[in-house]
Amino acid sequence: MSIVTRFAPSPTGHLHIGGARTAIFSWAYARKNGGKFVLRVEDTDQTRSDASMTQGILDSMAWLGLDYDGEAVYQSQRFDAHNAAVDKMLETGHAYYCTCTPDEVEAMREKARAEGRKPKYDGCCREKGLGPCEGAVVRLKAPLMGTTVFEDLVKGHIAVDNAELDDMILRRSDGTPTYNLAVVVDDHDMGITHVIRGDDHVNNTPKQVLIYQALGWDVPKFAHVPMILGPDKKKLSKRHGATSVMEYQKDGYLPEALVNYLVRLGWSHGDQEIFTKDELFEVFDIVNLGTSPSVLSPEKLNWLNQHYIKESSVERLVGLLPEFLEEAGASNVDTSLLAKIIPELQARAVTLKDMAEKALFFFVDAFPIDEKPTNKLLKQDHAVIDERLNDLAEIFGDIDDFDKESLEGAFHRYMDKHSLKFKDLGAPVRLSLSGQGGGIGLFDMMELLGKDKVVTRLKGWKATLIKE
RNA sequence: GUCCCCAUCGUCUAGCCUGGUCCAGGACACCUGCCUUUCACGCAGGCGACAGGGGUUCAAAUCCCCUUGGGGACGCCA
Repeated sequence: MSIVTRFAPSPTGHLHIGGARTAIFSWAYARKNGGKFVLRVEDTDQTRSDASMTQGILDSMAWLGLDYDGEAVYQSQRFDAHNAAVDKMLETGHAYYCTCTPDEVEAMREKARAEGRKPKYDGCCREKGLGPCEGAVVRLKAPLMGTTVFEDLVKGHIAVDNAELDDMILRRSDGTPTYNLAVVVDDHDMGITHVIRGDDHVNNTPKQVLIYQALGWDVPKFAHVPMILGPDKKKLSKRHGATSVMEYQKDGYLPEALVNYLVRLGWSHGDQEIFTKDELFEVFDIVNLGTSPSVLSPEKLNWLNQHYIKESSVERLVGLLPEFLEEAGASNVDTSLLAKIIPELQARAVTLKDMAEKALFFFVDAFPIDEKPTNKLLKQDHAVIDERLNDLAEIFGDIDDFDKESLEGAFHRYMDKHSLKFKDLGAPVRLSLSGQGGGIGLFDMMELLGKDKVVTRLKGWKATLIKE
């Protein structure tokens, strides 16, 4: 049997990392088994969906590299198929018209709740034999007794008493299909064999199984992936910081780092932490999905991101970084200079944004100053610092071959002559040139900065380091 | 409230199905040391968990039950 999986986002918001993760699982599972991975946009809620959101989701998937097979299916264009299924159930007696108003149904739910039962529609119109009329909905005539069961590929055997289930609405009074109906019809028509989705759909599954049965269709296999929780162990939401794929992109994460992080969240393959796309397609399997919810760890994502930054080619980073440098305040970035800086920063930056901030002083003269090391330095006698930095400015100004060997030689001669330790001289030089307490090799930095900037910044150290 | 699900280091997890090789392995974070002109990287160590209680068994992280804790769902949303 050829496997077909799907990702079915509703365009009511950005692509969430939870959604992205189930998409990754579905994608990897299909690829690993030589099957197909298809995309269906669930845009049936006209009031909450719009085209820009759909485009955002498509963009995020493209950025992550989640390629789907064939054309995207839009659920809003499949109303005819949905309605045909409802009509079929009406004909076979598996569905009926109901004229209860929303208020009346709400009252039934209140009553059930008050009696300690699960809130649900009480089946008022079930046996009335009503025909189509203004304001009527179509409900599923669900079995009153028995149990609905399914074998979840992640959770195993799940059974729910039919008494817990509702005669759910299949078609609204305005003639549009409801979610559970549309999902079943679409998954069936699209030939989906494995429905991989979030845990929040476990409770929908028995309802959907009932629809499959009413329609006489084969039920696909289900795999419900545990949720992603915020650090407070609550369902992930905006207040947990970055939750949309787009935000991670803006924050300077590499797509392969996010994919690698997300795929390892709730899934594992022995002790392996790093997975290339090809390795995933080699080893991914649903049986290795975990059963309990997982908490997001920004630190681990950072570690992976740094790993992938180290692995990246300089050319690639040269292409990506200008955007972040400009965001940080630079303009007209010299890419040939950038190409020389990047190798020095790959092991020192966690994100592209971080790298841009660390490189900014090469491109602008008004760069930010690290408070802590600066304050420490300024506790020393300013006159002494001034004398030394001006001496060095003179000495460096006279160097014709402004390369790191010459600079290092001159620096050490001055250091020895005045019996100074490296850090005594290195710290003020570094701070006045870069505003940072650490970073790339001091002499590499000076060579890359060039004589003019080095001399100017050494002489102007007071203006840059002393505030107010 | 009702139903469904879950429970190994702070976090992600291996092990659980097919009990003994586990006084529980790996990774992130944290700490120490080494390397080093700084900061990183890298390397070597360290800290750190089977939620609790009952069973079953010669033997339980692994099987069963209860308790507790956590998550999700109960819409003419998806």
